[in-house]
Amino acid sequence: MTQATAESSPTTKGERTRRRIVERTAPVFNVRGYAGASMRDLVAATGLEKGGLYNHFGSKEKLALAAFDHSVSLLGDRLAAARASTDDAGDQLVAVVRAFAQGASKPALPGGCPIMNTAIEADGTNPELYAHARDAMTRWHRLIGAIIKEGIAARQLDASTDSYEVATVITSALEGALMLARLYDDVAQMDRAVVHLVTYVGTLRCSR
Amino acid sequence: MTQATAESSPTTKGERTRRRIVERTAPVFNVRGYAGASMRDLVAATGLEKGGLYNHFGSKEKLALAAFDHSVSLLGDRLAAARASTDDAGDQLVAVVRAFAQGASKPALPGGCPIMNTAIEADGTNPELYAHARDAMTRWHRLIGAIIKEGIAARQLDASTDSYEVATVITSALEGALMLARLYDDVAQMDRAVVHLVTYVGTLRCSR
Amino acid sequence: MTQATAESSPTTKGERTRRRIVERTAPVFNVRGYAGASMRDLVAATGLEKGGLYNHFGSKEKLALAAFDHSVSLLGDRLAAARASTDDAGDQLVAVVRAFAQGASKPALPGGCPIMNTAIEADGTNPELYAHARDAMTRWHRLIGAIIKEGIAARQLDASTDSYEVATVITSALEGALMLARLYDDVAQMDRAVVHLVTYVGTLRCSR
Amino acid sequence: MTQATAESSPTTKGERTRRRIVERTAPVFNVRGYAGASMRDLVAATGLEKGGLYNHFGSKEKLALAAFDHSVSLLGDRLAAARASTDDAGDQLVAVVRAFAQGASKPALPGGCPIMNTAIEADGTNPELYAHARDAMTRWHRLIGAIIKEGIAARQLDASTDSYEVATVITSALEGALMLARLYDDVAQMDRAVVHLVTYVGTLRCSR
DNA sequence: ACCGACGGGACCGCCCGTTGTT
DNA sequence: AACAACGGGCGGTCCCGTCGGT
Repeated sequence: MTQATAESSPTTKGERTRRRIVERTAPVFNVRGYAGASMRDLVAATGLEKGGLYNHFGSKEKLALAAFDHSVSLLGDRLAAARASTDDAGDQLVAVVRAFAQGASKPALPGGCPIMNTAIEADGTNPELYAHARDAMTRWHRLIGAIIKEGIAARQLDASTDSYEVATVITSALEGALMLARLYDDVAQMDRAVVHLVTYVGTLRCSR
Repeated sequence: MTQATAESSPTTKGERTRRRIVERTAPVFNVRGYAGASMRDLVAATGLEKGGLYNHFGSKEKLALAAFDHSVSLLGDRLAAARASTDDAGDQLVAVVRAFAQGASKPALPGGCPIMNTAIEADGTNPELYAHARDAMTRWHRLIGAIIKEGIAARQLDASTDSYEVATVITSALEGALMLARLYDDVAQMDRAVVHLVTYVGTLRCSR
Repeated sequence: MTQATAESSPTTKGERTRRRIVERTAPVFNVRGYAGASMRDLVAATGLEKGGLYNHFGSKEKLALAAFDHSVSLLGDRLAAARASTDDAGDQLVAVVRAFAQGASKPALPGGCPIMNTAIEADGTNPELYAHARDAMTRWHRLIGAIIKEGIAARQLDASTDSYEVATVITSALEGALMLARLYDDVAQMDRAVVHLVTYVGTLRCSR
Repeated sequence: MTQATAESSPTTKGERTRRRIVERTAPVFNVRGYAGASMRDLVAATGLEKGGLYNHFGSKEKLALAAFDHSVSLLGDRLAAARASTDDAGDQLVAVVRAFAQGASKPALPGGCPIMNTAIEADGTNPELYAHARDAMTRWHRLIGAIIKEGIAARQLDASTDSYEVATVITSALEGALMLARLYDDVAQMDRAVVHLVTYVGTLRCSR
């Protein structure tokens, strides 16, 4: 969620090309899937030829992993920024929920949530990619856990709040709702989930 | 959700073979995805040769559609049976939630929920399959809507209950939670979602 | 040219079915070629199923031969009728030329001349069919030879007329012109050839 | 007929391979037909693997078109050279006739005339190839037309000579005769047609 | 006699990855 | 370091012919 925020510094020529490849292929992978994206698609998206891609990444698999991590970092940045927008833990949870929900109407990346897409596609077929998806989801759960821990310490959230439960409820509802919103091409599916989650977060606040 | 419950009667030889093909290929499609399942896989699963499959279904696409509908009917039967187990609308909702949640520990079909799998994979790449997924989800939403409508009429549920909201909340949370439970290979992810939804359903009951 | 004119008599049920199959498949073979016509096409053209076709003809090859002979007999009937329309040998040649030329505007069979089609397609790939085409062409050459022989005897044609040359000139020009007329979808190509051949036949007449 | 005479210059490796593919596959296509030639045949003829062919020509269809154009250019070169052998228009026509007729005994390409073969096979089944055949025939007709036009201007041919008629008569007789010569494996069929056409050309000369 | 399920094989297209070339 | 040629191989489709069933 936070690891790849600072991709910068030395910027050799090779490094810049590598960055460009990742940025251009990430949406292709996210839309077509990591098996459905053909080398031809990736070549078309990057402008480079196949040899160029293989020079930077040794295999389609490694490129897919890099592209996935990049996609996830986009999402992570969004969520981290949302959290930073306020000091109250409850408000932070709401902000994170809303930040993710924004993906239904203004996607940071075409094709939906890369974590869910990968969790579904790679399940049982691509252990390495699946592990990356798991790690990405874990970082998200930890973000929520951190908010709750600090919120309890600051007496903003009820001391009995179970951070595991909250993480599960929020992430499952949001991922499911994003799928529904895309399936019906209807943001209302996401809006209802957000309303529900905001109410739910309200029940966790201390000063109730 | 309910359409395909009564597949029976004439049972010619071809009809029986066709049924067998669908039953045997449905899990393959659900695990490997509708693109990831190769004709070779399907041949291995059915025992027939490629020519045989081709005679019953003119293309892999048509077979995939039939297999998807079959998979969904398995799920639909489970949910319908859960609803039939009680008369109280709130209890019916809880039973439906629990029936779906059972898919995390005792799957009716390997590979997770076929609707979600298809909604994710077919999004943007296979309109026809995507439409089937949409229809299947709509039948599920209608099942919930019917329970709520009758529940309101029977004064079991609060008259202000918004069936669209309930359908979105229940299906999104369950689909998301199933994904999490599979991602972490941990039923607890599903259990937490169920606890949450049972509480949520409680808030809808009339006699509150 | 004359062999298959009298396909009639006993007319058992099987015989009638067989006749129907040949009549319905002949155009398909002539248009698509004897390799390009698939069993599916033939099934569609006849209304029977594959088993039915294989009951009457042991193989696609044998059916193709029967269909070819039928197509050729249609052409042969046309030419024989043209010859019968007059007693003068020169007029008979002209009539035969015009009868064949009619195939450019009012084909007895879709797809052009079956002899030429088969001579081109089967050349080097299907010796049996090729032999049938050769036989059919030979019958046509013999028809011309017979006309010339009788014409010389009746002092209608110059005694020095070389029937081999005439047969070659007439059949080659007509087959080539039919190909051109079809290639350009323009009957004028055939008309010019006919004009030329009529003039040519004029040079053979005795009373010049 | 004349377009492809100067294929030369840059000659990259790919260009040379491409040229080799065309030269090696052209006879295969001409003998087996454009549908009857399988990728396996083409692979065997070229020495490359399927992937290699696919990289140079995106499909069998495109390769067939290139091979056809190459085959036609061989024929066109032969005819153009024949024309260049003399200045008199009548002699040019005779030379062109003899050059084509040579194809019966000393074929530039196995399998007969590619234009006729394609005109027959592609008729009604392959519009693009059919169009190429039409274009090739048109170039041949134009060659004859040009000879006649210049012959009239030079008072070598009768001013009333109809170039359309001459083109039709010559090409139809030659194509038909080539088919006959192959069908009977007998050059005499072609020789008779040539004799006839030489006489015919004689009737067009001015100083008669 | 006719149908239709079925086998196995061949078709063309396209895949990913490597290897030589510039 | 980028390209383009190339190799095998697997993808789904469709083929023809047979054989069991009605």
